[in-house]
Amino acid sequence: MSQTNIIEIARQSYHHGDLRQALLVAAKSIIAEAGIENLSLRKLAERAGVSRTAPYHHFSGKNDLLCAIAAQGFRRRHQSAVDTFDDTLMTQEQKFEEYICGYVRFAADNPEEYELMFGRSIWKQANSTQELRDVAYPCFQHQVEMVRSWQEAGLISGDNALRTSQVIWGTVHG
Amino acid sequence: MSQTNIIEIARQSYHHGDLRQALLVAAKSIIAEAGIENLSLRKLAERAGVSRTAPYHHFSGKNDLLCAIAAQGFRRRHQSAVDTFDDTLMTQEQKFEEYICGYVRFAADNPEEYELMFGRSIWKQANSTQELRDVAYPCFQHQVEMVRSWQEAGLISGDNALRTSQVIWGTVHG
DNA sequence: CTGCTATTTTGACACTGTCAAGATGTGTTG
DNA sequence: CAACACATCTTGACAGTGTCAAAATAGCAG
Repeated sequence: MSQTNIIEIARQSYHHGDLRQALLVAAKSIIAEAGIENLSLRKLAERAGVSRTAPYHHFSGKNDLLCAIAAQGFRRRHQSAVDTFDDTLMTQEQKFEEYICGYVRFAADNPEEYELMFGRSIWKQANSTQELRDVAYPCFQHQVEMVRSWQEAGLISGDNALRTSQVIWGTVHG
Repeated sequence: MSQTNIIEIARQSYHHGDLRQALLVAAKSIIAEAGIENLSLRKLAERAGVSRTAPYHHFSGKNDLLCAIAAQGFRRRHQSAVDTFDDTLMTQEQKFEEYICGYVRFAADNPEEYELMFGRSIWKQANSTQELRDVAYPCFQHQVEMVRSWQEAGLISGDNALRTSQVIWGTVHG
């Protein structure tokens, strides 16, 4: 049983080891296979090898779980953007291309996770977790910075960096 | 009871009159109030004054219902676009502005219905009904036509109408 | 070892979508 | 007008869902 493997590997310190992480991994796997709307906490718990309500001691609810997954995605995305931005070996143009391509690649490779991050479900109402907002906001903030830098390099036109960022944002998502 | 009113008004020919239409109206009302994810067939049936499974004789399932609502939205949107396009009193520029504004206005006034029409839930997999596709496709087709016409009028740049349509589409949705 | 706390499980509840079978009204045919 | 066929609606049922409360368990501090 592959489930048992996961448990065994992680079972080192506490009851399960790090259930929270295991749940996030399993959840992303389910999402990638079956889509967001086919992710249920019960099937997730089953796959992680724990009982139905175990996840509730690591996430306050389903929404919280989804927010955590999205936050992880934003962190990864942000890290990758920062890396290429700070790369001293690339030209501004290469960075720009890499940034856009990275975005598209991510969306193409993980369509479901992508939809989760930018879909309405997580963001509407009071659904968004504080953590998610704390992670996602700098992500966009950093993009604005990069756009401004590209504008100064004359790579793209426009004088309002924020506005341009929004347009790029919208265009990429469309 | 307002429910009773609806029933009475519609109860003319058959058991309910035109339940299908009543359901669509009630569903849109619920969606506008509480969002798509808070629409349940049961609450919908209750609001329409019928039993839980009555809708199943007019829609094959929840997905079918959502598709029907979206199709209605596309029809309305398409009609409105055709009207302004065929209006002989407007300049091309006015038509363009009216088209874009109409879009934005619609999205701002009915955010939930808008999300339903352009969200993933209806379109992914084999979820989309034949009817929905038959309605939505001409809707986009017509937009391409209009874009081509605007390009010929020199109102917007670009030579590939379809490609430009897609960009506008994406930008508006972003 | 004893007790405390973090973690997990069992049981339960309300809610959902959907199907099968029965009841009821409506139009048509003899 | 009566009887039938059919569309329509209701009742009952089932599997799944998210979530809470209470009980059980495992790990660690004393």
